[in-house]
Amino acid sequence: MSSDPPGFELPLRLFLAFRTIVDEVHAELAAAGHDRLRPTHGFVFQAIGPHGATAADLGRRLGVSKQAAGKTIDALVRDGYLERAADPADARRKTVRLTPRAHDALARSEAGFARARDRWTTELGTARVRDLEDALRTMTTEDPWRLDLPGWFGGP
Amino acid sequence: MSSDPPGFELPLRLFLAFRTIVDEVHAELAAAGHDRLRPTHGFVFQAIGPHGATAADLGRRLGVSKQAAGKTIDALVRDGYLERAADPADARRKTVRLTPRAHDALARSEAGFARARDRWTTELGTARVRDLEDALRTMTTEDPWRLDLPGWFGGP
DNA sequence: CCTAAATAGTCAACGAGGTTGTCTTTCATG
DNA sequence: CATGAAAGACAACCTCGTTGACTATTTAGG
Repeated sequence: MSSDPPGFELPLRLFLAFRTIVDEVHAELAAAGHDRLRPTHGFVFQAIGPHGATAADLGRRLGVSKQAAGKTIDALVRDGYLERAADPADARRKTVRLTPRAHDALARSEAGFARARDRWTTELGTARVRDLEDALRTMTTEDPWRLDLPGWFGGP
Repeated sequence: MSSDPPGFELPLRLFLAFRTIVDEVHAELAAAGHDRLRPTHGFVFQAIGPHGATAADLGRRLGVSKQAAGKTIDALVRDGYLERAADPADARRKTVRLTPRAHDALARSEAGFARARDRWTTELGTARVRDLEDALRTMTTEDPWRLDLPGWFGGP
């Protein structure tokens, strides 16, 4: 059909929408004192989870090398979002856990994302947003917790 | 409503869908010999356009410094996608133009994106895909040609 | 029981892709 | 014609990834 948009409009709009939401949330986070937090850090926090993780775990979950995961952890420890603790059962491991500051950032993120979604339902209506989410779920079969955002744009 | 998904599912799915499409297209490109092409390079080609551009133009369109644009151009000239030519009307300018190799990559990209969209219409139906695109257009008011992808994840 | 292999973490060197600052050349303008 | 703006290039630096090498520790097998 000649009235169909060029094929790249769909991915472009998907990314634009994603970026718009994430930018809004991070502007709110920055205003609340979390100005060193980057979009990827939210994924790091999710990958660490409530029970903590080791650097090697984190690397596997994020799809990066353990060295890269270690560097990211170093930076987030410096900024007060993570703390390392020795594992009493295995002297090689150092478990990383979220600090209260990280939990604060997570709570603010979740609230910000919810507000963004509310704006979508105000603009588009509840049914359309639900249908849009259903459509996206259908087309993204992969495990949403494969959190390998970092470095994705750069390539191999 | 308690049955609403967590707010971050929407942006996550948007990104996952975007990435899935782009990964497919770039896998096809790599198989066709364009294995050094990155997702950002498609935006560079679009920003250069059919009439060519200078490094400073490109930097402005992409939202990066002219030095960064110059480095990107250097790399794409090395890989055979761009060529520089002196501007006869202005000895300062060097106009960059797409080579046939770049046009080949663009044609394959467009075909790949069209195939991806076709898969969406097969899976979801024409009406739902159109409605999804309409919804995304409504929620992304910004100019789609503000192509400042590169470096977005890294932050300032 | 003890050796061999796997795993965790760290250090170092490097590359890609951004940044800012500085400089020269060239054009445009008062 | 002098002066300022713009284009391109060079250098130093930052961030965030990579691979390779190395140590310490745990686990598995003969």
